[in-house]
Amino acid sequence: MTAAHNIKEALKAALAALSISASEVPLEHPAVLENGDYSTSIALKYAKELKTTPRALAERMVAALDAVDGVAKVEVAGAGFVNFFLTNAAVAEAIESARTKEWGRGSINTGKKVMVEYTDPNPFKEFHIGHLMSNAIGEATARLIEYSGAEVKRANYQGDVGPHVAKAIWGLRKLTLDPTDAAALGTAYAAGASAFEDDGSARAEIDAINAKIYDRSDPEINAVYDAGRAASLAHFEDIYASLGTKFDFYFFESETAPEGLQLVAAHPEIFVKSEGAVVYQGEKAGLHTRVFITSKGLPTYETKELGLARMKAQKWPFDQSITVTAHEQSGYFEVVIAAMREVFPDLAAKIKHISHGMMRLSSGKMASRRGNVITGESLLADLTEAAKERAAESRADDTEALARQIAVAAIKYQILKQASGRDIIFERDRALSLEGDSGPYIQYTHARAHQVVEKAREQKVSAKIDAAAEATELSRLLHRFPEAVEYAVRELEPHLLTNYLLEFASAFNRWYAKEQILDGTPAAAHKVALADAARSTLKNGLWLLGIPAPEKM
RNA sequence: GCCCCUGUAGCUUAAUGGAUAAAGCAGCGCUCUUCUAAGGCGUUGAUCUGGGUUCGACUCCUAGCGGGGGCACCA
Repeated sequence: MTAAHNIKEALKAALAALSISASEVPLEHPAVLENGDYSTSIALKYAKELKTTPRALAERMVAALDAVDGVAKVEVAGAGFVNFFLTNAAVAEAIESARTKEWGRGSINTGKKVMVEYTDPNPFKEFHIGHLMSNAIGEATARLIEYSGAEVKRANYQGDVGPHVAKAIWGLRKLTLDPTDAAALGTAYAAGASAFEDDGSARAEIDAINAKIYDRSDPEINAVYDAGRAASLAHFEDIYASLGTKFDFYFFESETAPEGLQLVAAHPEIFVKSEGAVVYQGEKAGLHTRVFITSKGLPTYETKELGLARMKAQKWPFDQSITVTAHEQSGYFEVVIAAMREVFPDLAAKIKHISHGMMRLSSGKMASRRGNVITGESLLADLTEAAKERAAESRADDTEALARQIAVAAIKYQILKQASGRDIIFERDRALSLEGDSGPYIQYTHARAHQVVEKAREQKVSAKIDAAAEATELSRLLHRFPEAVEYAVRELEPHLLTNYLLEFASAFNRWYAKEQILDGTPAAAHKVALADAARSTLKNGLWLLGIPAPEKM
């Protein structure tokens, strides 16, 4: 059993001995290691009730506490905290685990089946930095859940029908652009979108195209559509590959639309006629009304979402289906989930929406029809370019590949280091930074650890853990890794892991600067083991964030 | 107007109701004949405002003020 578990049990017993009935024993990591490896503030909570001071209660608790396996010292500190310090052997055990097991893997989701849907770009439109954000958060979320024992399937839902497609096709025809050229599609969409807003006859033409996309009655439009769709999807596939995402399932709005229409038609008591459209009256759930079928008889995104939910469940029966999108869709999702609760309550209970902030420019919101969109690939290309210079001076065998890995790390880290509820103000210079609190910093730390372990191997210095070796800042932080992973999983907040990883990397670099690992003494064996454990921690941590971990930089 | 998110150092962000609010960038000063200086060390600097709850509030409640998003045929 883990030290944390032992401490909790011992505390519960001590509290019972003092006849305090605490339903929960809070145990936390003190912010500074001087205050121990674990700490509880429970004495502060119950002192008043027992008409004593927190410190006095804490002293009594410590006196009533049995010896805990893995704990070397218990002390009362500050206002009445009880602090626990791990034994050197317990910390050494973590070093051992880090080197031999799937370090950090948990079991809180064992046996669960979870589908995670993310990225969700729209064919015929750009893959912009917002999609990059959804991808980074979704991929990290999927990996975290997977690492906690669940079976995870990655899903991508792409809008291959709808007004945006009609606008792009209208633009392709007007400007006689090549539909097989992915870059031309963005231009075509921008032209169609602005014409739709400014020009009445263009709007009518686009509406007509939209209807034909759904019913596929016009061979010429079908040809343009099929070519453009294929080009778009192939283009996206390259981006997923460079980001390290591999989807298990692809869903398309062209498939979810008929499915959704069927569901809406089958429930006239839930979806009612209003002003020529078919709507769901969200007011009964404290929300707002949303249109499911337009007055032209076409399904909206809402209807498609309904169809999607059923299709997902048919494709792969899951315990939970998580959809990752930007905040702007939160209100929409609440209404759709409220409707689902009426249509299929059992399934609705398994659907979860996670929203994240928006990727914003300092100049305001991005909009593809205004043309101030930063595409995902242009950003990655810029970052790769910026990383090339450093990569060229590195020890990497393939500097081009390294530059790309660094670029992915830089952008993903920037997204994953902050709480997901907040907007990210995108600033080019900061995204291009390869130093300090950045993805490449963690990668560099990992590469250093990897190389020193390699060198030890070459010099035939074998790793050997000295259970009596004094626990250090680095080894004590290392011990926390599995808990940091679990915390991030419970909260479904990758940035909690990012924070930990930064702190850990920083501790490693401090240690590395101060301590010569291969110093020719018998102490080297333990230090090599610690370096190897750090390497494994950084490697697994980066993997969980979806960031590549090159071995040489 | 209503609903959701959000306000921390000059800038970008952390902080599980808990101990001295933590980093990076920018600035200044050190540090490579030692396993990678994309590193390390030092230094200046912050909780939007008013009430409240609590032994204890950046965190919870409340009233303001500022920013973002959403609210019927877009996704």
